[in-house]
Amino acid sequence: MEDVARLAGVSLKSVSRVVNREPHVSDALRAKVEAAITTLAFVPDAAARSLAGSRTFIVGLLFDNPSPNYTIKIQSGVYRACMEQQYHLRIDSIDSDRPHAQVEAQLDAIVRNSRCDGFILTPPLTDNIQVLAFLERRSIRYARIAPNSELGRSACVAIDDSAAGALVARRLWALGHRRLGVVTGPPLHRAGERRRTGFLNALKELGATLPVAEANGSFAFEGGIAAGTALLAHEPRPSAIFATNDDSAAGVMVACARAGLRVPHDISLCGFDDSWVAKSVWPYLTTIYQPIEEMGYAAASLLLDRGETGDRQLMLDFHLVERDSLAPPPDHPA
Amino acid sequence: MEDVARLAGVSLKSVSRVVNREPHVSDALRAKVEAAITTLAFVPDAAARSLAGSRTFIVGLLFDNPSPNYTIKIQSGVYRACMEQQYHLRIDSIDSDRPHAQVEAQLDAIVRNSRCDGFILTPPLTDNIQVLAFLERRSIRYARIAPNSELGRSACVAIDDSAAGALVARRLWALGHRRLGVVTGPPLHRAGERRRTGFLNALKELGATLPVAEANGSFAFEGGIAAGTALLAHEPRPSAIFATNDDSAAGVMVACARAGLRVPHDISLCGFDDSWVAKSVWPYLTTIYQPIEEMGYAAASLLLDRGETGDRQLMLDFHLVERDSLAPPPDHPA
DNA sequence: CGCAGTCTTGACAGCGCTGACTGTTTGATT
DNA sequence: AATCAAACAGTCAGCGCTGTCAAGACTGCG
Repeated sequence: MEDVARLAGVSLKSVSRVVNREPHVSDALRAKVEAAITTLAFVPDAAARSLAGSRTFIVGLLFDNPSPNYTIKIQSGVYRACMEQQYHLRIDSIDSDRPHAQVEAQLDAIVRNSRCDGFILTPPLTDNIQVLAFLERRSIRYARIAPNSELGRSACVAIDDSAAGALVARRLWALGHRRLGVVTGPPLHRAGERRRTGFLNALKELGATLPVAEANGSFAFEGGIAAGTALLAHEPRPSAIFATNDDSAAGVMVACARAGLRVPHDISLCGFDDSWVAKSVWPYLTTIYQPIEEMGYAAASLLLDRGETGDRQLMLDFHLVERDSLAPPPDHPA
Repeated sequence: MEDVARLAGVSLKSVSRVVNREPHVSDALRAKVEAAITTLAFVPDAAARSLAGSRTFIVGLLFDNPSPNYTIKIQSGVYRACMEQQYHLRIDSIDSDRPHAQVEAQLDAIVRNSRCDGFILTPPLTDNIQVLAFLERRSIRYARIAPNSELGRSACVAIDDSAAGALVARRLWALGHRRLGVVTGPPLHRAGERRRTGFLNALKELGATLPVAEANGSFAFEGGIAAGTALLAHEPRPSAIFATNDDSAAGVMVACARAGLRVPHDISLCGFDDSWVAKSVWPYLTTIYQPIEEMGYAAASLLLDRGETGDRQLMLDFHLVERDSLAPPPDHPA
């Protein structure tokens, strides 16, 4: 930095101001400094910056998610935002199934260790009240991805899971399906819960009379197999199943294959996420696309936005990706 | 740290020595300091440590991998090792398909920015000579995962891909398969190349006469569909296909389904990696298990091992995971 | 024209540690 | 008992920045 200051003929502090985009810097000075920075290919030292200043230039991504596909997409979005803002990314995984004291201890260790400027929470951490309270007690900024409740409590990014569930319901209904099944996610995963209730409520509005069969798939492939098997044994057997994430939908597909049922001829299946799995099964899975990578990006941007125009909420778009796993029910051809 | 020193009644430097496990510290002093550290829940400040010292306590994970499953497993292994050694993990992705000048520019930015103590390279970066040369020029430590050549050049972790390929060949041969096909990976992915040659050579030794059909699957699901389709059109049609990674094997499975061929009744299929996909297809994929998470862990451990007993090579075990995608050929029942 | 207020720049201490060095004790050896 | 090396403990500068404060250069206004 000294070299830059010398070359530009200004003080160290002025270089610092330019680097940090502080106000009250004349255009002439800024230009000089920026030129010097470019010719010397100067990169500020992160360690010194965080030691001297109040920021650490690190954002932490906290996750506790069973799905690697989801995780990696979020991660890449967050990473992209961090790079743009010259921040670094630290990743930690939390096992929030344990008693809260343990979770808090782990959180405490992470916070003390990494001194992140802020954290990004992914589901199901997003709705863990105790985690939120912990962070707030320490007045640590955080942004949440896909929260279910208290949207105003922090910056957060989400899609309208309930509306998406309803969309699936309407589509299935329009195809003629009347006997429906749902594969739910982990009980603590509130976004999954919203998908389910959105689906159920829409069905009710549509005038559905038969009760909807439900089984827990834990958002995992193996769980999906079990849930699918259970649903197929249900009387009357559903003619269409909505799995609230793709991983479990893939499991349901296996259950169907085992039961000798062809998708979509004998049974229709709709997933959620449009993750990589949706196109690694045959037939390709019709599913709800949610912009996961974008959500990561948006969450990090919100977190890092120094503008601080109050904590903001972002609703991102979703849509139904029609592929090959939906058809009219066999007993009710279109 | 000052508080710790005061409480223990020693100098700052002594605390530093204990924290860094430096030699020449008496047991009594160490005990006192450790007690003080515990009661005060002292955590050294990473920024100050790296500013003052020569280490940054950060290891960088560089990847350029099409497979999220692979990536996330490596990452979690590396992460585990880092935690154990009180290191932090930084992740960067590199697009090594671009001209080398660009790759080098990106690398340079990463190196300058993060000042990592060392890097872990995953395939195909592992065998990118120019990347290795770059790192060496800067005398930056690195460890490689699954390198194909110059094993002695750095610390590295691998499995014997060639032997694994041979294992698949022998298994398929033993089942009675004589018309074989291979789905290859990206040409630059040398580990994939070894799997292929190991497979081919073993077949030759076994006395195979028919040429083996080959098609490139780019280690991706879509690529696997294309490669599978090509292979199935081949005359004579293979009775067994070896896909050199699971993602492309899943693609081949789709190609089979489209062609109306049942796995394993009509055609056998073997994957490689035992990734998450292997159990998200139906039937479950028989595949080679490679300890990916372990490889990440081992690579990081090697990198961080201050013991410096010379650069070391680690060969990890692999084995065939028999699931449901292998059977004797239809025209040659067991 | 003078004065308060604002914008722009610089001087300097110090963030929390470690590396290099100095001093002091211990134990082994002659 | 004298000598010396090895083991142990401490002092202090300074890593590369940023926050604080203050000074100088303007501006507008009565």
